[in-house]
Amino acid sequence: MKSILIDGNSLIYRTFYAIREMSNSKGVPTNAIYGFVNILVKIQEEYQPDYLGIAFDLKAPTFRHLAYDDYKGGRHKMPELLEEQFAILKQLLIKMDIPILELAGFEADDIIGTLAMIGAEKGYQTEIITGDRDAFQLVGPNVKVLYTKKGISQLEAVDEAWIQQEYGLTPKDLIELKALMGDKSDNIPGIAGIGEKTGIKLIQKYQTLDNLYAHIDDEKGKQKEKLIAGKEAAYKSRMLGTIKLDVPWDGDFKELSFHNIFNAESIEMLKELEFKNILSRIDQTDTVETIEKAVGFQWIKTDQELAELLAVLAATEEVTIYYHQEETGVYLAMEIENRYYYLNAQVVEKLKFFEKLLSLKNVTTLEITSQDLKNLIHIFHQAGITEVNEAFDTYVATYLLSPGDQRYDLKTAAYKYLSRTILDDEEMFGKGKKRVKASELDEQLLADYFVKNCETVKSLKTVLEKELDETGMMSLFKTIEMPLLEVMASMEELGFKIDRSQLEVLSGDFESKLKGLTREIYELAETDEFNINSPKQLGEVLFEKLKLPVVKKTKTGYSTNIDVLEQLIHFHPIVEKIIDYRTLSKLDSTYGRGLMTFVEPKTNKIYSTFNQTVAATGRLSSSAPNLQNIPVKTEMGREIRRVFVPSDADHILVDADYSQIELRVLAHLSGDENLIDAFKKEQDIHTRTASEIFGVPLEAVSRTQRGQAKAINFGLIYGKQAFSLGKELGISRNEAQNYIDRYFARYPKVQDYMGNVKKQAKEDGYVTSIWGRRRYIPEMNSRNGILVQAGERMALNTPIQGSAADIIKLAMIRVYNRLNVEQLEAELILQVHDELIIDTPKNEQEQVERLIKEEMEGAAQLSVPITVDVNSGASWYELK
DNA sequence: CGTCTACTCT
DNA sequence: CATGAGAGTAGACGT
Repeated sequence: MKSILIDGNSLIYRTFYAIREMSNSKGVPTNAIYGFVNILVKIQEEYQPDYLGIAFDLKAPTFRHLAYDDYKGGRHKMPELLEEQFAILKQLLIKMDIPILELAGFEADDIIGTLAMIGAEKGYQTEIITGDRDAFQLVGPNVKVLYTKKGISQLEAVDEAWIQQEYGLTPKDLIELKALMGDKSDNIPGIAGIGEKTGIKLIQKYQTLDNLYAHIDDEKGKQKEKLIAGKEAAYKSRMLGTIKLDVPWDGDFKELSFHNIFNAESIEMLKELEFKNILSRIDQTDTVETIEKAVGFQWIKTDQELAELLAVLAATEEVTIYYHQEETGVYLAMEIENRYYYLNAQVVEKLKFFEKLLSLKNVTTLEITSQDLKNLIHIFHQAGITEVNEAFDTYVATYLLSPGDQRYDLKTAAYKYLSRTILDDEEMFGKGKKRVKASELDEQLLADYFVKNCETVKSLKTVLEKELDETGMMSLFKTIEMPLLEVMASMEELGFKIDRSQLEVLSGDFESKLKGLTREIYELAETDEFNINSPKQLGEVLFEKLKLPVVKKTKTGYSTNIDVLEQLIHFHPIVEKIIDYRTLSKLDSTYGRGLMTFVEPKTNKIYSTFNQTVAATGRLSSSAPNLQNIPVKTEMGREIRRVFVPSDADHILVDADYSQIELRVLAHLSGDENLIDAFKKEQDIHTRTASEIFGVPLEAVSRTQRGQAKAINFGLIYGKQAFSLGKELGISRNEAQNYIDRYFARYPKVQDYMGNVKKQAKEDGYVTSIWGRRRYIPEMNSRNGILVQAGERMALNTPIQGSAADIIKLAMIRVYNRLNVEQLEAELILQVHDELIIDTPKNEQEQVERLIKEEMEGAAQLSVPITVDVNSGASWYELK
């Protein structure tokens, strides 16, 4: 057995002086605690003792003080910065459930000495962590001291051999030595005029004080006089400097049993202290299972048990579900009225759980809480349950509360909001090649896992609800984000019909053109074949072989992006071919061959995934494949849109897009009368802007002027600066600044608004959309000016982009519901930020065109009108 | 398997 | 000092 005893006072002094000042964001000093905790982490990770105890001195006087008034006299008072941390450390140790050893009348040393002796008798190996050399006297066959050397970065292992080498003495000799030489720090006098060197010599010769004075006549001269004069002081010093080995400790080593120091409470406190380093380390060690509350549950295995569960479900309004879907089926843990139930995939299948659920009369009104409800909706839909009451998705709620985070999975959320470390599916089942099926794992383990995670979802909901209320986002969550789940699930399930043969033709066309271009490029380069797709190889050909001027470099070599190539176009005919090659290569790899791999052969449809928890501004994103970036700008790219067709010959695509939604939002947010006026009169906004800043009548605005105004309008939304605006327009930075100044002169409230947003972002640390969607921007208070500027641009753009996202999300819900209410067959199948596409039976076209315009335009009431343009056609290409 | 570069959209 | 917001994907390349 191994035990570790720590001299808490000594260690915290050491860490306090060894680590530079630090504090958390609330100004609480933390350096000493930080160092202390680091050592505890090291103990847990490396030493893994069976017992651990930390001893502290009490303020009350000890037997030494009673014997000697000046004991430890002359010591400075504990610095305030340390005193504050001392108290916090003790609280932390209590939360870590580490025994704090204190005893009135004794010092930490004495407690440690006594415990070390008790341990030694039991045959334990004991290690004492301290920065006080006094403890060396305790060293023995079973006792070592880990001495904090060089601050705290190293622990020197001090054993008998080490002491012999360092002093030429045994550990016990050190007591006698100290009696002679004293200890300045404890104000132990020793004998005046005897220091370390003489002391060591004397002890080597006589071993003990008694022996020394028995042979005092062997000494002579001044030294003898000093020894005789100091006899009383020496014995007193020995008493003071001898660590007691028999303090009255009535405890048991069992109380010192070491266990994981990271539990919900201690982790919470580490978070408050903002020890991110330490928290990330323990996160990775992943040894922690902190759900201490054992969750009892009922394992549903028989028809009878399932019938009972269904009866419970029929009598409730709320249910929390943790689910896991794989090829073999769906595993479920459920919480109903604080009782837990578990069904494995085999039971779900065999007992026909979902079929029975379908016939439950309250199935459509059950308020369901889960992590990732959109996928659960898919599962329900597959089972024929078409109406689902999505009450609370912990995944979306977690995203909403802090949409700039990287991940919102249950593990991350449980850690952040509950200070719990749980297992997630990835850890439970592995990923990639190592993925295993649930049925391959231990049944009991599996059941336990599902129930625990279900309990976590339930607990998480309580915390997230409170947070949503406190941040004013509950209404956004309830009226937009939750109802939207079903709309997105529906879009995912419906998919977008593809004209496969046309896509094949298109892709073949791209590929044959690419072949020709490849040959031409090799000829023009006068080279052997090289990989044109490799920026590295292309750079070598352009800038080394053909010696074209280097325009720009990347971190790793020559830049060959489109800006660079366009500047080189007149230097060599190869450049134009490369631009064409790039364009075609992108079109084929991503949209030709690329899309082909996503076409489901059975239905000839593409099924994209829509993600609600990715974009920090509140937008949706689309992936696998991304249908929100299908080419449109160039004619060749736009051809791709011909393959996106209605679901059958009796259908037509109806498309509706918001006109200038972001600038309208800006007009609303800023309240600028001039900008509002432009929209109220439904003028062409870029022409109007040009008229304002160039001081010409609307009719006299030239194409160039309109183009420049358009660039300014868009630039504004993104916080663009004069430098790049000038670059874009091919004018000087000064001229560009002049345009921006004139813009703000004509739209003064836009300028005010932007100033206010930045100010607010700096003060609050976040910005909000019209519906209260919040985004934290920590960059605003960075010390790095570049980051602050980037933060300002986010602060400017997010309320605009975010409000536009709110509006179209509301519109999606309205359109979806209206189509249902009017019992139309038309279906919403795609959203592209400001655009909705509806697959519509031809006989519903007029009705749908009218309805979609109404619902989109009526989604929000701003201080400017919102207008929607509607188009219909036989392919996405025709919707312009 | 992760990072980099380049390119597509609103 | 860098210089336009928000996304996703393919291919190359290095580990």
